[in-house]
Amino acid sequence: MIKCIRCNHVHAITKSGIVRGKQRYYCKDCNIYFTLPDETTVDGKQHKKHMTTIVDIAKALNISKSTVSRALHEHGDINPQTKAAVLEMARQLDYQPNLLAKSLVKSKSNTIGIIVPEFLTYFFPTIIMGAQQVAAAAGYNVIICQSQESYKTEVANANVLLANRVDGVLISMTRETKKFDHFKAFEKHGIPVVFFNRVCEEMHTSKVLVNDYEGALKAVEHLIKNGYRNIAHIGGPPALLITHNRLRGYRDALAKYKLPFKKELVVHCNLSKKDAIHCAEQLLNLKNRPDAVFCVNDPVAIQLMLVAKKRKIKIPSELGIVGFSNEPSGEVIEPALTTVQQPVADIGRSAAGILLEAIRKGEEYVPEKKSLKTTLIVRESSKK
Amino acid sequence: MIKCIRCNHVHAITKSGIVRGKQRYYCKDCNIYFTLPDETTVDGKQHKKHMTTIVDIAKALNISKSTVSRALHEHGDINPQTKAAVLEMARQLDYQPNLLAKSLVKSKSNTIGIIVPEFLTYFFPTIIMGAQQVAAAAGYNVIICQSQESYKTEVANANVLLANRVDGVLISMTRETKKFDHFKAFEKHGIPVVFFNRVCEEMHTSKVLVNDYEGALKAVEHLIKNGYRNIAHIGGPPALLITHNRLRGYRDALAKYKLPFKKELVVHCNLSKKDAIHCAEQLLNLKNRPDAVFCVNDPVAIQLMLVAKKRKIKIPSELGIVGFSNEPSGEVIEPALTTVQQPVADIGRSAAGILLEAIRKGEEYVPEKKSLKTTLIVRESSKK
DNA sequence: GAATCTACCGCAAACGATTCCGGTAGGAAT
DNA sequence: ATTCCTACCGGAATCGTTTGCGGTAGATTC
Repeated sequence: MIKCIRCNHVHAITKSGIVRGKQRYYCKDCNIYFTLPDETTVDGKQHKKHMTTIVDIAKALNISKSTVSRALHEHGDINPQTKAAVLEMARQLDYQPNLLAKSLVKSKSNTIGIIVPEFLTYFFPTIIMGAQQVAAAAGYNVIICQSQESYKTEVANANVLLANRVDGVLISMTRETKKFDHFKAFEKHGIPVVFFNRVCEEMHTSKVLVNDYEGALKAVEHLIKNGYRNIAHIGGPPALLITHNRLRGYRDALAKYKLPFKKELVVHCNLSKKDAIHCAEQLLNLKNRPDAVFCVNDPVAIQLMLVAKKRKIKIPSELGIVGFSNEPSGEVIEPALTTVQQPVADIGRSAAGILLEAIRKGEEYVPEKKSLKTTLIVRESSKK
Repeated sequence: MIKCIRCNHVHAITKSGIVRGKQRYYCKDCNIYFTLPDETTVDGKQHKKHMTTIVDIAKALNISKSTVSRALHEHGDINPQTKAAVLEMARQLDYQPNLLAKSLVKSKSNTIGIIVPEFLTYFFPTIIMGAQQVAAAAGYNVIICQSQESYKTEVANANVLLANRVDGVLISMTRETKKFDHFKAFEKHGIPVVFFNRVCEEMHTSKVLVNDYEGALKAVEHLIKNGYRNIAHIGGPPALLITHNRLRGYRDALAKYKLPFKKELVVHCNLSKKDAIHCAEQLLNLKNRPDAVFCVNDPVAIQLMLVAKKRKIKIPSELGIVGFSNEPSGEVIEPALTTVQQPVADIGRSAAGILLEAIRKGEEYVPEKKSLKTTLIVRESSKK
């Protein structure tokens, strides 16, 4: 017979529906509804590998968890002996603080997010490594997202970071990003953002980039000084700022030495291998073939070199080539590639440093724009 | 005059010490201690950019937060209209669930950790990319740690991941790791671990690696078939399993073709550029100079090639070279480097896949060992 | 027309920390 | 002998969720 869980009576019990598969009863005397507890769970020492919490420590020491928490941190209101005992017990029980809980109450996750377009070249991994180094040193974790050059995934990435309540975000945009609401969402919630490399001009946040203009200028100037006169340029996608800055450097270098700017000597490449080859062929097919090319980056320069070699064009005597970014391959190819070196890891370090600063300062932080210096590395491919 | 906060009386108040910089009072009538509230905070509309929570939605709709939570998920006990209203309001208020809170109550962080020794070559970034792809597809975040080939940082990394309550861990060990307590800590708490590439033989967990033995065998066999007879090997650090397996492949290939194994033709390299050059010189200085070298990886092979070129040794006629790992540089160097391709991204994908499976299955998961196939990529450096 | 069922909804207890403040010995000052 | 102070400790609220289960209106059944 069914007994009421309160009065233990047997009369006055009526059924009252089935809820979630279990029969429910109603006791008229107590005016209470109830279902019978599952008794069949025999024992079920499932126990779920328990991680020790401050409550465990508190119980073991017969003190309150507030005291444990105080002992575990810098806090005045704690007896040194108590503190020592807590520390010792924490060690014994192998206590690992639950950062999730801590983050929740402090509303600070000690995590920063990074959104990069890709992950394949050595460029972004190196930046991430740099950023991760300074973040780790400050006790921050890093969540990395790849937008895969897709606006939609970039938006999804931003939401993931938002949901994870990151304290700050490092972003290098997709080449197709034209709306920025997903970035502005960070600002709205007071989450600082630092752009690097592919920056968003519309947003009033900190930015870290290399001095592309100056790098390009130096590169082209170097070609001119080496006697090249009909210098072409394979640029990047028009949507990117680096494309404009490097192109500007190219133009200004020509202007500086009173060389004419010829429209047909500038082509734009979407940075894929296939398109790089296409651009290379386009230039080499010109009636008035260029005697040197400044490329927007090393992979493009290398493809150009391969195409030129296939056509038996002598490098550097008939064609000088300068790349940008100093990828490892450029060092081993023959002739070795002259290139503009960017302080890649420094970009990550700088960006992360600025971001941490912004997190620390909160409201009164003022965005800054940092421009890192480039270095021209002269190798064989540009010595006429 | 000071009034008691309870009875509002003025008499019967005595001072009772200073606590945290503020005067404390005691009311004898009420037997109560109190400090005066800070009144000076004028207004303080600091407000901290609030993120909307389910409580906000609940209030706006005048329902309980449990209902909101149910509406936001698959749950039977919810009126479709209520659900629609909640969803709409969530959209309006731009609700982003707080994953930290969710993780706390579910004791599941939806985050996996990755520990890699470094981050500079294209190898680990590519693996991470692969792992991150499948993790992201399953709604998991990734926390990446670099041990920098140091045992101590590796231990610290493990603690960070533990503290962040990751649901699972992907590990490629340091070359100096000889104790495994920090890994066993994961097991102790029921956190699954999958090793990849540099695996830990002592632990009974899943492992993903490429079939180094078979790759090496194929590589050396290829050299033999191309007419090389005095084949040397630059191996990796003895502590790594890949070193042994590749060496074993080398030996067995020789044995298969009844070629003698000569101890002096095997040297071990710690994989640094400097040591690679040193090893290369050591081999090329031998009286009985090898006519081919199978190298433990491409960077080493490339250094060897550069040293050989410097000595005007003709490749591949006088010296055949085969690398391992198919790095981009090997493709552009001249002569192009024959190498053993590993399915790098697949390592990451496989490892992450296995890990997610382990997380899903929990207790009843049985570790597996996965061996991925390699492919020999024949280029110029090995055609006598 | 009383008993039962269906379909919801809300309350409150977790999860594991931090932190404000009240409480209380025991000694020092008056 | 009161008062006051110092040095601690504990209680309870809070962070934003999830979830078990009790509560209830209205329809259905006998």
